[in-house]
Amino acid sequence: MKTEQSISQRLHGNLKEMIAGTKTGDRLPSEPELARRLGVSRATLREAMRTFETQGLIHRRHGAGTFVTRPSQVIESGLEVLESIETLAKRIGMQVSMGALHVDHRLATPEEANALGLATGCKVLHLSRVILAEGQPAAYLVDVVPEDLLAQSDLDEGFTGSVLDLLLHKKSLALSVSRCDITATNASVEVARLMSIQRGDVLLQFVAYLYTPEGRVVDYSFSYFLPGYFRFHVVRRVG
Amino acid sequence: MKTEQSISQRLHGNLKEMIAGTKTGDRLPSEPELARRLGVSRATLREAMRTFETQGLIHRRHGAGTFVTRPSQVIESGLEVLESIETLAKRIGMQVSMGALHVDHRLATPEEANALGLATGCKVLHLSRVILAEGQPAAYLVDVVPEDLLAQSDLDEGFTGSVLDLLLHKKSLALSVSRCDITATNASVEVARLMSIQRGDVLLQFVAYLYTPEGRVVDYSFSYFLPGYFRFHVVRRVG
DNA sequence: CAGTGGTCTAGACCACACG
DNA sequence: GTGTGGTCTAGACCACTGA
Repeated sequence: MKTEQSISQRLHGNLKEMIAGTKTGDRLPSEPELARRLGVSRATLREAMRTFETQGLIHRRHGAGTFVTRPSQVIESGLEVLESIETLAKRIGMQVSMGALHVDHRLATPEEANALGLATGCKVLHLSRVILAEGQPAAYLVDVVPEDLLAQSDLDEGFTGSVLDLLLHKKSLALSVSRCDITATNASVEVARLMSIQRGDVLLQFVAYLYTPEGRVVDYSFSYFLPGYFRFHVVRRVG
Repeated sequence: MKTEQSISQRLHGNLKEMIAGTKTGDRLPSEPELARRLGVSRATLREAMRTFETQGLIHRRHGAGTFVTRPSQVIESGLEVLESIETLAKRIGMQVSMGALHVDHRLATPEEANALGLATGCKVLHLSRVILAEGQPAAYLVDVVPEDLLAQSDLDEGFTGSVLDLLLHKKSLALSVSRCDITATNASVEVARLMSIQRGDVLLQFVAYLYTPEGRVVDYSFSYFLPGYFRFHVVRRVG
């Protein structure tokens, strides 16, 4: 046997077993206790736990503990068609809810103004909210919309979490396509806090521009997805 | 002023300035020196450096130092059409080369056999290689192909890094589409070493199945992209 | 060989949750 | 208050590079 492994690799395996052997929803031992039991320092333990958090297998709650979560279903979607997460979830019969909605009227930043084709200083509506899948934070969505397109009254009439669905219901507005840039990123301090994950955790990120048939951008959005809860795919034709 | 910031946030800013003020290709001070100068511990410094490595702004070389790299051009591509990175790079006039090619004949794992629609125990060809953009590792690609489709002679006749281009040149083989799953992941120990990035660094990951018109899978591939070097996008029509 | 980044440790202190 | 996870430190040791 030449199974030399680094401490972190062995630890990864040990943790995987331990998580597998814990019932969904149960709490793991505390970090100092777990570190002692597995014979590693707390720093090393926490580093190893990151990947499991990314996969949605554990969920840490500051002050409360680390819990085993095990997403029972992934949200799967093709990227050819733009659909709201709510519509998508409903279609596949998955439980999704909205948490921590923040609505804000403010002046567009130069970047936002540029993206939306507005003059600097125009007012925009900022909408940010966390999407909970089976009660766990799974995505964080931010939409920036020109203020003249979406009034407060539109939101009061029942906002369920999807700006897209709201815009689709406005009969006066036609939508055509969305251009979506896809990348991977580390969770910033802010996003990490809102999704209650660790700063630096890996997230799939979409930056999207929603167009009218005339070519006007009516929604500029950032979406952050915890990889374990989603599976996005695209069919590519051979060039 | 109520600009309270955590140490890590302040550090992030300091580092950003320092990198911006360093010429491309130059070496940064050593980690102990940098940590002392910025008034933080080495662990905190290294954590803060991760994001810059992800963005392709710095490049660490074990035993040699940390260098400022600054990718002069990103590789941008739509996902509707499948193109090899080499073809893509050539089209936009970017310098791309191949490093660390590994070719291996082996028995298909159960997972690979399943993906390729083979019986367990069939032989497959494993091809893995690193893609260098401007001399820096930017992507790591792994292709698994049934052995009857790609002989050693095909490779000897000049393999430039793209399995897709190789398959396209086989007149006996027709290709139709590729199904591509997109996710974000942490660099494993192996991938991190090959791309000379840190274990745990964030990568964009594609898992793809290449089909013939008859529906046979002829290539099962994993691709890992360092976010700073690539920009992938897709146009989504409104449902 | 000296100097660099890669890994790991032990421990401190803080912020938050829950009874 | 007690116990949890979140952050940060100082330092050790190893593996690698390059003169």
